[in-house]
Amino acid sequence: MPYSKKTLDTRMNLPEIEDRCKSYWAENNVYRYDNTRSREETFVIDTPPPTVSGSLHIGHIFSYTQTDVVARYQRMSGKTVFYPIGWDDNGLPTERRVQNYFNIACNPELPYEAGFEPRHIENDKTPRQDVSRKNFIEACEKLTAADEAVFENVFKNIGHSYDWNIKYTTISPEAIQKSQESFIDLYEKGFVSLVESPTMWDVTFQSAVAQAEVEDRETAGFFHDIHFPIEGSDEYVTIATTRPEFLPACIAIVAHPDDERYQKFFGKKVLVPLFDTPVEIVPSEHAEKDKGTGIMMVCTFGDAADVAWWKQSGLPLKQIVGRDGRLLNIKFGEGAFVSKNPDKANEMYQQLAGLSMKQARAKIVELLRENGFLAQEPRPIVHAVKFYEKGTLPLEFVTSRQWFVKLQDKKEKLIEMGRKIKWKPAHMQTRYEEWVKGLNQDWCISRQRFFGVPFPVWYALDAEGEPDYTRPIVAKLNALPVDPMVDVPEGYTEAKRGKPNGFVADANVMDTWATSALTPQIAMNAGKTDKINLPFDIRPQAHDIIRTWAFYTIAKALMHSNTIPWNEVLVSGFILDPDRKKMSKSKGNVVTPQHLLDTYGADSVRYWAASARLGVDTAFEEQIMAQGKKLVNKLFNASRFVFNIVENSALKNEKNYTPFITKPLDMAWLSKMNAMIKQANDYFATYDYAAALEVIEKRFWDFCDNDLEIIKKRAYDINDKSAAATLMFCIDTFLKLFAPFCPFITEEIYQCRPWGNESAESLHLQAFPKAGDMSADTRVYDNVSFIASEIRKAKTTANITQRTPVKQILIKAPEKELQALKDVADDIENVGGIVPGALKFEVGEALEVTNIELDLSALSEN
RNA sequence: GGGUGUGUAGCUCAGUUGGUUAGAGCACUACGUUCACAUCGUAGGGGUCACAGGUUCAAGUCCUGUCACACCCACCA
Repeated sequence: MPYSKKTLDTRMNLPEIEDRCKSYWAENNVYRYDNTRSREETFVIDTPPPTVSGSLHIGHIFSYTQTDVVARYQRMSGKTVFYPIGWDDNGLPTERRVQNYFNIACNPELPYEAGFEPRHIENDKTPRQDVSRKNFIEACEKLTAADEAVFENVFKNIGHSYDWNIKYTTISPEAIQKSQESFIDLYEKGFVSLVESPTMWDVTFQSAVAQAEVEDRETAGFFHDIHFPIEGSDEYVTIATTRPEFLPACIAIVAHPDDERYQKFFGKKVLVPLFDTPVEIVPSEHAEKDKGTGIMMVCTFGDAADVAWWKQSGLPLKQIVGRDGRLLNIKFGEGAFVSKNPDKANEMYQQLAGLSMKQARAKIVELLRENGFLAQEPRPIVHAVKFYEKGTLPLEFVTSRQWFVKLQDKKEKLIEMGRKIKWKPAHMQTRYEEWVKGLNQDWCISRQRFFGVPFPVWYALDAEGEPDYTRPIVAKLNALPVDPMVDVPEGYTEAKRGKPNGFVADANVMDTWATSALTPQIAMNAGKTDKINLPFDIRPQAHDIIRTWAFYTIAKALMHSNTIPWNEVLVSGFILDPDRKKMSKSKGNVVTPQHLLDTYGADSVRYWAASARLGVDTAFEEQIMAQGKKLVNKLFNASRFVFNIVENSALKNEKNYTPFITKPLDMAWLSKMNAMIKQANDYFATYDYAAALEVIEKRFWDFCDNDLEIIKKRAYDINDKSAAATLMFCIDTFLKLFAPFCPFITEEIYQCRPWGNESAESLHLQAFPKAGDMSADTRVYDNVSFIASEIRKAKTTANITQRTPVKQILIKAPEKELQALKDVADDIENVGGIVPGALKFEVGEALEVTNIELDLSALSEN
């Protein structure tokens, strides 16, 4: 399909141009990856799949466009580009959006309701409607499909050159399969295991909660100062705590090793008030001398620090909080709940069992007061407490069975892999390395959620109907993808589901990163290629997810195939608010990407994105898009001007114009271009597209402001083939140089050029200009530019129009440069408006323009 | 508290390995512009390169310290 336009309009109509380009590129598959070419001839990108949970942010446009510029450069430099696009649509963000959008909530207990149509509900004052798991998943699929169509449209409007045939979503059957394969591989290698472990738990929603959904809230509470008697002595220590209801779960008392007040107690035991549990006083850096009373209790689990401490202590777990947020009915004298006086302890605890945490706290304070353990009445404080962002009650730590990937034993390897990868900017590698060094937890990949990749796992039930968690039944590779809630493990029938001696599904889904960490593998699968393997060439991403996306992808590549996932990571910066804070959602929504595209045009928005360097956070500056629009306009007008000249030139039908560039000034001009082309390529080689744009743009404005003025009159002479050929070369070259940045306007102009325009090929498949071996002396060019600027300056200083003729002028120059200037006297006369015979030359020490006399009478005649 | 950056003109940012008089765009001022382009052109004003020391013939650039800001992490008895 040829381009639908052959000549430029007199006025530029950007929306029309963009529409023409979009359909032309799509019809001709311009950006299609060619899977017949070798890996060496392919540039492979691991595109970040944006989270589909609402609208695209201008930050997306910013960083994704930077990658597109790189991709377009590589394509024009002769490579086929493997440039996939994906949507990250599984996981919590999607569930949350669906809950709010349709005002529904998933209740796995409910049966499926066929024909249920979720509807968008504007205000969510009404209570949420509970729907079955399957209905909920269908609602997720419905909304993500709609959101993805919107995203796709914006990305096409901005001219990103993805191969839309290589499109994937992280909830697709193919992605689920890859993700489950990954799980099974890690399971078979012994890297993943089922561990009973405390996790943050929302008692209202009855679900584990991910770190990302947690927020701190300043909450009013009380400090309780409690006497803990030392076993076998009259002494006691006073402990300040905000959570006295955790006394029954106390496992240790800690103080700082250097704290002289408590050193004498280390190794001794206290008896926990009310429950008479002997608990050791141990030194620990975890305690701080000047906080509270300097000595604290560790319980399972009052907060995250308790969890960390418990894990390294090896002490038994005392779980007292149930999943409903009420105190469990435990018995002292049994298991971990040791007591010197079990009967008394049980009498006390009986008054607490079944109460909510808040009720239990009030009750235990009462008991402590009655029994004389309160050192003083509770003191009110305000402190930060962790909440689930949608929850109303504080998060509790509840132990549950979760799948963990062992990473802590692979730190060295992970660091080594990080060093094999080139990070741009380089300091991002330090960030990665510091993160790996500080790693103190394994990776919990299971979530008690619904819209995600299910674990391909079932558990056998014993005669009592209790699951055997020690020997999970893992799906066979050839059966993937599986949904264990629907599919049946080998050797069982559906009738045995949930029955004694039958089986039960693992109801968890995977953390979304467990799937995103496989984007290279998922993309390769979507691209149906056997030419590509890890490592890819580049991974573009932002710096906030080095510790997640980059890290997990490196970890998975290491565990699966002992390789790095990509050779280089290109880290983009953030768009900041004018107050230099990370741009907030409210701001981002006011300035939507589509609004900017409509206001400035895609090329101008791209210009803005490409002006920023990698890894540098930039304040949002709309002015730069206006600047981009000027450039686009200038490209259009300068091209139109040159096309007019060429139309009237004897060169019009010459396909190869370069041999006609013969005049010294034109040769020098070309040499200037050549130097710039070399610079631009050098910058691109290190992904410094912004610096490349800068040198190209600078030369282009010089071309318009000076060069065109110098050559103007001469170019109107149809016999001056050198002038016309030079202009053809320059326009042709600039279009290709600007093509990665401004693909729309350059394509339109290129397709409408009056020479060599028979083929229907896109500009974006032409060769990016490479520096030739041209090395003409550019001094004559510089000298003429200088003379032109001196004459302009003289006229400006005299406050008269640039059209004023010069009736006398003397140019002095060193002897060896003088002849070259005499050779181009016509050009000098043309650009300066010098009347015939007025231009004089003289040998001088340096180039100098003197004795300028302007013909003011010419002006007054008007 | 740990880590990583940033601090250059009114604003947004360049400034490569130290090397003339520190740059660009926008904004501002003046002048100009029928002949590709007012989405234009020419010229101009504007900087103690956060601060303090140091190395050097020479520091925006290298070293040390201080301050301010941002991001990530940890802490919050």
